[in-house]
Parts: sequence; structure tokens; C-alpha cells
Amino acid sequence: MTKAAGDATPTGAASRPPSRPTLVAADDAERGFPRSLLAGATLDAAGSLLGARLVRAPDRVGRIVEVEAYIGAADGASHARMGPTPRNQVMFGPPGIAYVYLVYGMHHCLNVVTEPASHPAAILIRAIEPEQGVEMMRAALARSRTRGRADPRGDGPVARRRAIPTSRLAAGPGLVCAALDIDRTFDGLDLCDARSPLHLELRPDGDPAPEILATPRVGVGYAPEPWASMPWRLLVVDSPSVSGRSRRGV
DNA sequence: GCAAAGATTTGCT
DNA sequence: GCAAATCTTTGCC
Repeated sequence: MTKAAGDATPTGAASRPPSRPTLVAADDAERGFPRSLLAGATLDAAGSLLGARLVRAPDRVGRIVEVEAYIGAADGASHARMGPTPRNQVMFGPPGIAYVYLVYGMHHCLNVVTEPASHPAAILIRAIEPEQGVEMMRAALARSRTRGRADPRGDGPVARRRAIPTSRLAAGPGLVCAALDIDRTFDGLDLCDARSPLHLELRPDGDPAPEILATPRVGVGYAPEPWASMPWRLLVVDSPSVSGRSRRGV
């Protein structure tokens, strides 16, 4: 009876990894995001992703403004440092595939697998600037926030909250997934295929190349040096949507 | 089979 | 500015 109709959250599927969609389809680079941009060096690919669009079909779109690069098995901060496991196996596959995992037991994180198969690298999407489907993002965010929470005061958990500025709806890796309804069922999805419910689109022609700033990655203090200090968090300098609370993006 | 830590976010002091 | 919430995955006995 775990199949409740309303909330489709597969809480009971703990003992079994979620079924994955078909891995790499034919080469749809012509219509989707060019896989070749993700097959090369991860840091170059990360630069290509800034300014690109993340599309959640049918109508949610955001401009990618912050990413982090995890360059391979030797990277002491990467999940790939432990070798292939049930969780990270898609990192060891071909580029352009989504790697989605759960962190701290509650937040999902979306990565784009890079470099050829057998080289386990990926790029974490840390923040997007909402462009379309803002109301749907807002609703999804509210839903994820109140999920499973009691109502201790009785006046509604959301009642006292102030409205979140649109620019901050997806200003963090967990928020990106919450706003776009991304969970582990998206693990293994082809992000280069324009038919995927979640996919990438190139930066529009009229869009100028963003000014990029590099800083150390966030939350990787457990990693040995030099990995913990490598400036592999890339962000768009003038974007109001980069992660961080009251701090500015530096 | 059990224990520890985590690529985060939020709310309160 | 600090600590809690929450549960999966990994590492070790």
C-alpha cells in the first residue's frame, strides 16, 4: 500500500535503486546540447555551462549561473574518489548524463557528467536564474519545504514566511532540484537530448558571454589539500542568483 | 551488521 | 552566528 495516489514520493524504495531511464540515445547533438562540449576537459565544460539554459519540461527554464567542477577519481573532494559504487556509477559513464544524489538525507543535487566514459568527472549545478515557470518553481519549493513537517505552532509553517525574491528561488544546489522537482529518478537521464524532461540548451546567440569568477568549492572541507582549495566553483559575476545567504558571491 | 559523515538549507539566539 | 533536521551511502568489524 505504499502506492499512494497523491504524493508520488517513493519513500519505500529504499532497498532498491530507482529505475533509470534509457542511458545514451542516438546522437541528438544537432537539436539538443552538443555532447562534445561535455566530453572534453571538465573545467572547459563548466565554462560552457555558465549562461546555458536548464530546461524542465514543459515550462520551467533557468539560466545556469553557478557550477562546481569535480574532475575525476583523483579529485579528493569527488564522490568518484571511492571508485564506482551504486550511487555514483553514472559518473563512470558517457558525458551529458545527469548524476543526481541525495545529500544530508534531504536535499537532492544535480550534476552533469563530463569527459569520456571511464573518466568519472561531473559538474554540480549550484544555481540558476529563473526565467520561465517562476510560479511553478515557487509552488514546488513550497511543497518540498513543508513535506513531512509538523505544524508546531498551528498557524501554518509558511504563514510567517516572507515572499522569496524570484532571483533566489534556485540560489543553491538543493534549491535548484527543489524548484525543478528533480529527484533520483532523474539519475541517468540524458541532458543533451532535447526530448528529455530535463535537458540543457546552449546560451542564446544574442546573449553575451558572462563574466566568470572562480572560487574554492563549497562544503568540501573533508577533502585533503590541494583539493579542498582548488578554485573550481565558477559563477557569473553579476548574477543576483548565486548561492550564499547574506554574503556576496565572492 | 553497525556506526559515522555528508558537494545543504533554514530558523532562532 | 550556530545548531538542528533527516536518511542514504560508505567503511569497518
